[in-house]
Amino acid sequence: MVVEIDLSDAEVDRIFRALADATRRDIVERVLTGEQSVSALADRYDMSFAAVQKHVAVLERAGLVSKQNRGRERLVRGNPDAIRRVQALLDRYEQLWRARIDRLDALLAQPEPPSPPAPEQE
Amino acid sequence: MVVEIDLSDAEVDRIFRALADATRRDIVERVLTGEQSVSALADRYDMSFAAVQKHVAVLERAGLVSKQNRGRERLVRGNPDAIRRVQALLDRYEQLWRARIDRLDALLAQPEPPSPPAPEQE
DNA sequence: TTAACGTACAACCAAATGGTTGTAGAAATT
DNA sequence: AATTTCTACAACCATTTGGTTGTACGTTAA
Repeated sequence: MVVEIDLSDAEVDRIFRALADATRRDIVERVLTGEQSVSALADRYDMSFAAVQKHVAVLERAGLVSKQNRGRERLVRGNPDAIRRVQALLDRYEQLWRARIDRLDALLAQPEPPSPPAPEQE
Repeated sequence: MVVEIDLSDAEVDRIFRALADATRRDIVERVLTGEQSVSALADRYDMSFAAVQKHVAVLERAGLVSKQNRGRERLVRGNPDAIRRVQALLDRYEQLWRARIDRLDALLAQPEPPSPPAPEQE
């Protein structure tokens, strides 16, 4: 599956920063499994409702979750597309790494360095 | 390829936090492509040497890069294994999402809810 | 030997983060 | 109508973050 990556630095900053907190990662897991109200989420953690509310806001600003109004509740649900975009970013790092390995392999396979000094140790 | 994930919350925190900065992500890209000294990296960015040094330290604490001494230089190189571990973490989120979809599909495919709730989904 | 280079680290600072409590309003319940 | 529930948001606080400058020390070059 190909995922378009068109994210600004600031957006990527927000996504990674949002994931850099265990409570927020747990919230993401929960709401990917099924949408939940903010207070239902808050019951799960040993902190104030307002604190959980802030965590949800961080996730929302990062695009990792979205909220939907139902009566007086705000149902929080996960956004799997955002997850896929982060995966695509990390895939890029893997590709860079593999490209490097490929280049080193090519150097080893071709033992004919041009006249200027042969730098065969990296 | 299967990657073992055995990371504490604090470790995952450090990894995501380390990636939540554009300069640090750029450093990771560069050193995955080829190892570089700290001062060679510092030349690339519009900030002090000490600032880049701190960024490298953050990446090192997260296990995303490592340093090797060569004379007076410290060569920074990327750790592709750490990248794979983060990918494995995100794969888990995807799996949760897919499991949810599967459950919803199962509910729709079976329009006969028996009176005492059938616990066939764990 | 002296000078320049690469690094480490401390001290400092402004801004952001992650928590709290308190107040207020809209929706549901009694 | 009165009360409870769910949410929003402001104000505050301690700690962390991301930058700076300055000093010191080992290594390389002149």
